[in-house]
Amino acid sequence: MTSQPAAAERQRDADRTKAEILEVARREFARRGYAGARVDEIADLMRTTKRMIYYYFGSKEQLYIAVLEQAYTEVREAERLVDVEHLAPVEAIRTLAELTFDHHDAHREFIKLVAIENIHQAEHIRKSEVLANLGTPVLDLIGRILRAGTASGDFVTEADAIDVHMMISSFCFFRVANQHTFGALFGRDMAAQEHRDRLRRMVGEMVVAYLRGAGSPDHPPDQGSR
Amino acid sequence: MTSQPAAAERQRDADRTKAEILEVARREFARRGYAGARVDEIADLMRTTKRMIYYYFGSKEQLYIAVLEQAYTEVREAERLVDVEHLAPVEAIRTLAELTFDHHDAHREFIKLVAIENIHQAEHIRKSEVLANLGTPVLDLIGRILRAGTASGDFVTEADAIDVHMMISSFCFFRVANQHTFGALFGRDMAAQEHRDRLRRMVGEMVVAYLRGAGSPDHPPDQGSR
DNA sequence: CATGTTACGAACTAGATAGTTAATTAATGT
DNA sequence: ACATTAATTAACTATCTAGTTCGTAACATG
Repeated sequence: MTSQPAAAERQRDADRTKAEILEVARREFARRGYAGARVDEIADLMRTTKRMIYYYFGSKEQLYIAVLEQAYTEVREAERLVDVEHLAPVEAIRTLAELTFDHHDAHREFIKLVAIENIHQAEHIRKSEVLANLGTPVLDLIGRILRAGTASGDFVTEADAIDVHMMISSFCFFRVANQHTFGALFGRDMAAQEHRDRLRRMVGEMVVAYLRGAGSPDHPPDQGSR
Repeated sequence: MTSQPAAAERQRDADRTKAEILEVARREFARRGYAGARVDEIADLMRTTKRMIYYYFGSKEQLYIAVLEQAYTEVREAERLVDVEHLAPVEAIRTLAELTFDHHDAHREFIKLVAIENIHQAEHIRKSEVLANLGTPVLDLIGRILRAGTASGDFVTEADAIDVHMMISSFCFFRVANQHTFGALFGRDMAAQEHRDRLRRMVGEMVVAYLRGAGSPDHPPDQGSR
């Protein structure tokens, strides 16, 4: 079909045009939300015309879904590179938490898209078949770490993989997604460099502490001195 | 000005109309986002006409800001009722976490508005003078609990009040705000009753565990057996 | 009860916005 | 060289949407 091995200087290049539309559209959707983004605006930010958007994607909604699909798959591929299996349970989960942190830090546009998609009750994600079972790999990993940690005695709290994933994600997500209202209300920019490292350590310590079971009433700390 | 002590059956009632507009507008903005909400739609959902929206609020944006102001202040007033001061540090912070959880659980429309506002980089909140220093009371409370806990030896981790607040909020916020994408990806509805109680306990234990310092590398658990 | 003011409704408008039509030019295969 | 298909452009349209105009009826006040 359209498969010349990248003859870089062609005047007409379906793949390139398509990619450029996706890129600009992603930026615009992330900036303004689904309803707030303008098809005309997206077109004006490229050398292509609006017609091409409809030529390749059919409608604003389908374009938006394509953007979501691309963003999600990109992000999951990045996650796959992580190897924490060789680490001891405590270090494994701490590292995973910190990597998740980095990940959220590095893909802010993606975070915004997720937030936007939640406002729309994930109706577009549900329309996409590509994005159905994209969550499982992380859960498998966490599951293995949890079992290893319980077996070694490092983890005391009986935890569910999904819950732990949620705990880590929530912290990382919130810091990026809610930086603006949080900043406006509490006068602190969580996303700023000066807080980054401390908060990064914090996620790791949080999960580890939780799994070690220091939170439950029947496991008081060892050096208690009341 | 317009101050009859609620003569319930008046045909014209500025306060009532204004209140109704705000109520419907809040629902619509929370549902569809700022750009997605339609002034006409808001009008059609009431017995009042669109004209009244402009009569009382001037513009779509000012209406939206009014909605935000109302939602935020309502929510902060609810928070003020909480009394955890008489509790011991560990129970105080755990209770605060669980109350924050309940609070998020009970005000989902508000959560959505916050999420929406973050997509717009909090530009509307910043335009409002009402919403400037609304965050402080919670921070004071957490600060006191932290100091008490450190003094009593219950808390080992040196933590900042804002960080702790963020940690609690992120968990509670995420569960509600991201329920849809999370559900779509991991097949679990975090907001459902069946997970509610477990996750509620989880926030409490998480904060307590973190503050007890079980997460840092130099504080291994007491019954360690590797 | 006359008069001014406040609250309200119906219909209108200018500009924006998603989506289209139809003609045109570049690449490709034969 | 030529016909076919894929990629692209420019101009157009129907509809939607925030915001307005203007008239009117209820209420308060002297």
